[in-house]
Amino acid sequence: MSKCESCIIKEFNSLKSLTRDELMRVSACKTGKFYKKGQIIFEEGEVLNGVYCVKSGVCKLTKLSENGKDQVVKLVVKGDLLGKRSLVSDQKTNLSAVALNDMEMCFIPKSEIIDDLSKNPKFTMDVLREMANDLRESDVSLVNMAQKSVKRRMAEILMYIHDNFGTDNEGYLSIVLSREDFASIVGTATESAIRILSQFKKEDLISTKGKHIKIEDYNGLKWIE
Amino acid sequence: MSKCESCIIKEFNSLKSLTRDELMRVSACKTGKFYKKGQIIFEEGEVLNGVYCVKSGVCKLTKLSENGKDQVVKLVVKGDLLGKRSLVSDQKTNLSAVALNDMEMCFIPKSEIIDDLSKNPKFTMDVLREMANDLRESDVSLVNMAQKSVKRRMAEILMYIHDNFGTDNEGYLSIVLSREDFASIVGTATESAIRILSQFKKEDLISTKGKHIKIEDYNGLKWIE
DNA sequence: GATAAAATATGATATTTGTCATGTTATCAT
DNA sequence: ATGATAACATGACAAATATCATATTTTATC
Repeated sequence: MSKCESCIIKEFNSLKSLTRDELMRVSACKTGKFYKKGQIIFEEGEVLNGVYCVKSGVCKLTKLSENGKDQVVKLVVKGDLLGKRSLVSDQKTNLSAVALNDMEMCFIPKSEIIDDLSKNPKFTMDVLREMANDLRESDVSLVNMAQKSVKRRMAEILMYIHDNFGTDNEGYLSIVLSREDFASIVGTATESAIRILSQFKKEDLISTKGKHIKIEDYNGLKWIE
Repeated sequence: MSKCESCIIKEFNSLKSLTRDELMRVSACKTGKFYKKGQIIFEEGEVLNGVYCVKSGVCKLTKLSENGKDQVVKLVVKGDLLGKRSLVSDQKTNLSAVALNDMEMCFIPKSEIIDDLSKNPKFTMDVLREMANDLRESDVSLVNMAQKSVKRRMAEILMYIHDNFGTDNEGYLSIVLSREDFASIVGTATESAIRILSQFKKEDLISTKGKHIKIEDYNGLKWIE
């Protein structure tokens, strides 16, 4: 396995604030893990004893609602750290993580990194900054969920995926989600998600090829109410 | 003004992890502030240069949605620190804070506390823990907003206020909110909020005296779908 | 205490969204 | 290839919620 020091992924997250020595130590104890599409990385209620660093692929963080439906809270991508909260708390996680693609990750045991939190202020500040950012994003999601229509939210998630994960060479969104996943992100019934995507197709805002979606009229999506 | 060291409020937040010396320094530079009901503490887009420590009263943190409506993101109470994010970022706040009661707060300039973040790991860990907790709560709110009915959310906010802020000696919720505030917490139209509260009243789940609300059947509220 | 303004209340109606039923298409393991 | 299974699609209807109109009550102000 390659060393953390030379891994470009570290530039995307707070690991960049670790010193060379700290990184070497982390590198020595990390475990490479691979997950296939659909595989569960961890589940709500488990106790995590480390953080996952995403090297490639995408996963969803979900939370089970009392009505039995899963709600996607966040999509996690290359460079993100998963399980940051386990560093500061021994509580069970409140979220599940499921791979949406084949994924490559590094697992870093909490015990190896917890010392750095108290000894390397630069690192700590960086973790703090990342959490503050997560919190800000979370506020935005809450307001969207509370104040926008399902159709609007669906348009926004399509644009979000387009902007943040890009497209393949034919212009199809490079993240492929089931209709159920879309429903679970947008917070609606699966049938409603299907209906809305069908409607977008009829209005030539998007086109589809199997599960692959291409945005045909980005501006049109923008103005959906 | 009293000293931070002897202020019981500090036990509720991360200030408790400051050393005696640090607390004395903070105490020396803090400013006491009073806000009247309805007064704006800060507004979305402002740059905060410190944290507020709530000594008494309640305020709402709101975010303006694109549709022009305010959404309440969190209710903030005695012991909470407001503006934690300003400590780790120079960005504008993404939230506004408005007093719901008369409030008493201490304002601590960022410059006086930022050093402690890098020098006192115990303090930093505590701030980290508080943020992790905010994040967890935020996930819960998101799922509630996405998956539960307006009626259910209304029932839950009533119980939440009852459990977290208590009642006066006649049994009325000690936090008094306008119907508009309720609507903005629950994420619905004001008329809908009014209608639902009226319905609760008809079903003898609550009773009201002016703007004051008393929960008459807590268990009934619990089972609202 | 009279008056204006704001908050609360309620009806009528339109729109959005959910649910159940059922059919079609795609996917996967053998 | 071929069933079996899951995913997708769509109609019909019900339920939830928003919107607009208009009273009524409360609160604030002079």
